[in-house]
Amino acid sequence: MPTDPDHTFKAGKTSGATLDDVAQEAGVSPATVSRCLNNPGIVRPQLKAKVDAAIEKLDYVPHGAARSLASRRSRLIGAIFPSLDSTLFGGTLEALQCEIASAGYTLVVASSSYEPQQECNHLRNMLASGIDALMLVGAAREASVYRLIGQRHVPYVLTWVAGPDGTHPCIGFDNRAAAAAVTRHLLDMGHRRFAMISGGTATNDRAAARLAGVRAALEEHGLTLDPARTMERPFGVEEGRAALRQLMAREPRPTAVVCGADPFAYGALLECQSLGLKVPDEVSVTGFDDMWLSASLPPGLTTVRTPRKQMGALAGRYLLSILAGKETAPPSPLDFELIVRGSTGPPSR
Amino acid sequence: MPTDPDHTFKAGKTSGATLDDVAQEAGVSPATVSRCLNNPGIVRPQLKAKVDAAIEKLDYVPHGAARSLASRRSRLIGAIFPSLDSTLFGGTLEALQCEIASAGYTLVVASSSYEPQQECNHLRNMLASGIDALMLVGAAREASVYRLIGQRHVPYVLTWVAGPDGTHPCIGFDNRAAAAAVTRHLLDMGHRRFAMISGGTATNDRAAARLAGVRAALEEHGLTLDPARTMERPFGVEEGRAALRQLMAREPRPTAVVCGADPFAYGALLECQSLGLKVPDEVSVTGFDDMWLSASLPPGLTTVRTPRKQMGALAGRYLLSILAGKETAPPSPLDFELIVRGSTGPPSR
DNA sequence: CAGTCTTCTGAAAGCGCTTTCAAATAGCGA
DNA sequence: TCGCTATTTGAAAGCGCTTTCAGAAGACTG
Repeated sequence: MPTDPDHTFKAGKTSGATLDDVAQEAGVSPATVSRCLNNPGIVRPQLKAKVDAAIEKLDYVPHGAARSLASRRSRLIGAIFPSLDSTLFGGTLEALQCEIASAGYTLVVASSSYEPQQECNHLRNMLASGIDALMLVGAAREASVYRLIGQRHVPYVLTWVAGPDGTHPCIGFDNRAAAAAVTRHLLDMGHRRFAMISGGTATNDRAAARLAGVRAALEEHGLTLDPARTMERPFGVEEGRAALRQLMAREPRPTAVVCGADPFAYGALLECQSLGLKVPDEVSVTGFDDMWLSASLPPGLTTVRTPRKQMGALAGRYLLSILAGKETAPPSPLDFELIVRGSTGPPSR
Repeated sequence: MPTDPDHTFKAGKTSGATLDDVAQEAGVSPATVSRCLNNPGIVRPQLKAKVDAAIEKLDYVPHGAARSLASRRSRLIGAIFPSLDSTLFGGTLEALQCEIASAGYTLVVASSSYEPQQECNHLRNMLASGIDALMLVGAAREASVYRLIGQRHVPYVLTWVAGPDGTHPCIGFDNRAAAAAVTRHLLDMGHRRFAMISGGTATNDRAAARLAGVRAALEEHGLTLDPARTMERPFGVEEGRAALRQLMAREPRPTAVVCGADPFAYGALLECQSLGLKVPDEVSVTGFDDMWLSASLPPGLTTVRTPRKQMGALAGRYLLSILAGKETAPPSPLDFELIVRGSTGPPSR
């Protein structure tokens, strides 16, 4: 009931008081009002009080665009995720937003749908919007994209990966090492016949690194991953289900199925249940990311816990620190954690 | 390798070419360049070609803040969700972003963590950033918030609810009716002893409406929801598990457990499995939202499919249409769909 | 070919704020 | 009390773009 009865939009209608109005109301110069807003410390308390009163009275809200134009800082930070429709990046997104909001920054977000071209388009849009800093997921992208960023002098950070070299500032963990760790866990239990359900490696360097990690760990034992037992699929429970069914249809069956993401593993677990395969007795299954059902889905999914929220928070803090002009050390890789649950055990034969 | 070798940030460094530079390069006036950008139709093709070439050559990117200031439109659309760390709103968010991006708008996003105060703060920030339009979730909030929006003449739309009256433009479905529909499905099968696991109703009008819907359907049969069998919990699988255990600990056991959200139902289903309770023979379970595991988790969850992506897309389209100055009819409620799966059946006793 | 009507283009005035620079005030010792 | 420095304040010049308004260039017509 407190709103405009009709929802028609009157474009161009003047919006609120300006800084000049506030200055007049308070009987000071616009410059002083500006200082009250941006650097309250340097204005005499008595004056500041008058200005505050005027702001309050006129219900003044600063005009962002005008501020940006004059100060050359937009207070906008951009983030491009491969997908927004997943809990995976949700945690990172939420933590990032929370972190930067506390410093007065606003988050601009977009989803690339795992398509490099879309990422590039969104990036251009964001640069045009004048973002002060940028968060991206993964490291693999065309050189031209990095060139674009570098050209505009926009500080940026890559997440979900650990910098392979020092080329880019990264806030993430070593996907390859993490995948190797789960694999070794299985190897240590005696598994020798492996299969993998992996995300698409073409435009997803995290998925590629995980696949590489599995291969590397196997090689340490002189084993290789049979290409026929390496299924590359779009992320999803049903995809995991179907992949597991295929894997199990072929003799000799693998005793361990390593999944590049938890949803695959959920599907695998559920399909095992359907097929009457005992986990972990007949087959061990591992996931990746420790998403919200991993602890609950029987028999409990052995997986890698990845620092989703932490990456968002730290990425935010890192960018803010650079924007504040502080000397900021390039961040070092974060830890992952192997979570062993009921879905893995020694092979029976 | 094509990037600045050191990641130090040089603030104040001049960024790229300006519109004036482009004008000079193309040998036309700045006004013409501006027109090429904003209204290419009205400039002679021959000139436009020259301008395009100049833009290309100088790698010109328009300065968003300057545009906003001069045109009084920021090309920014804001969205505040109760949470970003969930697939629930992820779909809506992604669809919204996709929709508005295609019209050249950029999405600004924030999470209120289900706290009204946070929502209000983020709203103020966004208004200061100059957003042209706004998307919110749910209708229940302080009158002052709506007043704030109305004052700035920012077009807005509420999602995940259907306007109870015509007070606000809403793009959503009738939560109450949807909950009533699942409940009637159970009633029709002969269930008479009900329990409910509900989200917090204090700051979540969707949860409140769902609870009300269940109550209303029961009342049609002269039944009431026992307060001792109405558990209000924060969303989550483990919460659902615990709630179900409590519900089943008390005789007489309910034959139907209605969950206000799918994660609760997942937990309930898993706990039934743990307890050795046969679903649906000993207890029927229903969810809400048809999230990604509902079809896969045995025995398949009977739930309500809610138009998550559609809401985002339509909300975007609605706002864009208003921003384009078109006469836009206030949207009408969307459909939900009852999805019957294996988790519901007639009560055994 | 002149006259009239369109269609395009350019000059210039801001949009609302920040920030330099110089002027004013306050603070302080002598 | 006066002079000098340290601190605040105000005037004014933009930030880079859009947009009005008027003028130039074409397109037609008679």
